[in-house]
Amino acid sequence: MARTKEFNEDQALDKAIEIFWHKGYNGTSAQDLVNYLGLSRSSLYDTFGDKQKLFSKSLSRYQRQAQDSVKDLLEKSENVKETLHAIFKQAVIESLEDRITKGCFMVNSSVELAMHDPEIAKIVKDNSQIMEEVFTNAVKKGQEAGHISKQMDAKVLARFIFNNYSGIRVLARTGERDKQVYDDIVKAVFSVL
Amino acid sequence: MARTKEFNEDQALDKAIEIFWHKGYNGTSAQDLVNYLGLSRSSLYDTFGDKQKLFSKSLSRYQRQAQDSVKDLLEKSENVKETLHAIFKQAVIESLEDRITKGCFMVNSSVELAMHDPEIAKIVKDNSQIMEEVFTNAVKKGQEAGHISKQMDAKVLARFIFNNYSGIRVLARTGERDKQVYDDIVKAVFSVL
DNA sequence: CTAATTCAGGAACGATTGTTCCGTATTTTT
DNA sequence: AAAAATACGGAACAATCGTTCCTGAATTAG
Repeated sequence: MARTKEFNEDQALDKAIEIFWHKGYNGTSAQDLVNYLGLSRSSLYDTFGDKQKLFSKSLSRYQRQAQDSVKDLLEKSENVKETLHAIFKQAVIESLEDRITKGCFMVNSSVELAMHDPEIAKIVKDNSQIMEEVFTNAVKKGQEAGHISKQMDAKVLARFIFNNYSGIRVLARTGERDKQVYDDIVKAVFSVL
Repeated sequence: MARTKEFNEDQALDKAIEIFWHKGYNGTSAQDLVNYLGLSRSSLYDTFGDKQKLFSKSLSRYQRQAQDSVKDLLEKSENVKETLHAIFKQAVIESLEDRITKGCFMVNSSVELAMHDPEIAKIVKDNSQIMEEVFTNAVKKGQEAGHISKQMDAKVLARFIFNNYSGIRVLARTGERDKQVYDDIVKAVFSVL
């Protein structure tokens, strides 16, 4: 009955993730979105509602993607400790190679918006909870397989791991480019496991 | 030869720290500043230049205060490990009791501005470097006194400590109010020392 | 007391903000 | 082919942004 969209909604969302990630919510103007997503103001507002809804959708999509990736890796893993190490190494590589350092979209959004926007706060909180679960299950598996020390409770270690992951992403956002700094942190973290 | 200021410049700066800390740079409008600092637009601009300069001054002042406090505690300390523990405990208490959770002004500013504003980036970088030195010296002292394990290099541990400090401040900013989460992280961190 | 100086308050600036609306083009269904 | 429906591009909106400027009051030096 009607004309078809000339753009792919998910592709537009991926673009939105990129620019929000890079510039933050308040730092990204409607004009920025029009320019970067490559679609008109009307299409943008017709499709996504307003800026806040677009941001919220972007963050949710990012969350899903990031979470699935880590979850898959850990659930399929034969040696959880090694897989966790690989995940951290990957975060370090991304932190260093990103010419425009973006940190972690979730961490950035937490800091900028969580306390002012309940909807964002919920996404962040859900993410923390899910990541805690994923890490806790992974650590349990590693402990049972004898790869990870049983000296500490799995949940304690999960929270510890998540905390250092956040810290590393903040470090990336500050523009730190010395690999040794990241490697030192990872080394100390994995001395606990 | 002229009229004296009716406000105290440092007191105004402390007010600026509070509101920038709470709302961020982009989230704080000139009107917010006028309302919260309690002085007129003209006085504000005559005294501090523009918004960016005011922010920069605020962050520098905060940095100096925070740094001096930690530095003093550690240099005067007889048992560095205990003092570090106390510093972390204090961060946890602040994270929980703050009715409006603000996290850490330095961390928030890093995430929001470091990659877009060279002047802020410099303040953040200087802070990181100084904190790394302070923590490194503290750890060395602790190692020599036999309070801290010598298994790892002092600099490695310093970076690790700083990373977890950042992480905890991010956690606070997300609104986490479960003390157990913070305690678990601190427990795991100090198992390394 | 007078002159010089700097203060505070607020009106006003242009620029940019997020958002809406309208006319036109395009596509699908009847 | 006609009609209905939606996407598109861009003009236009009011509101707010950071900033400047003007006015008169207040204070100090001579």
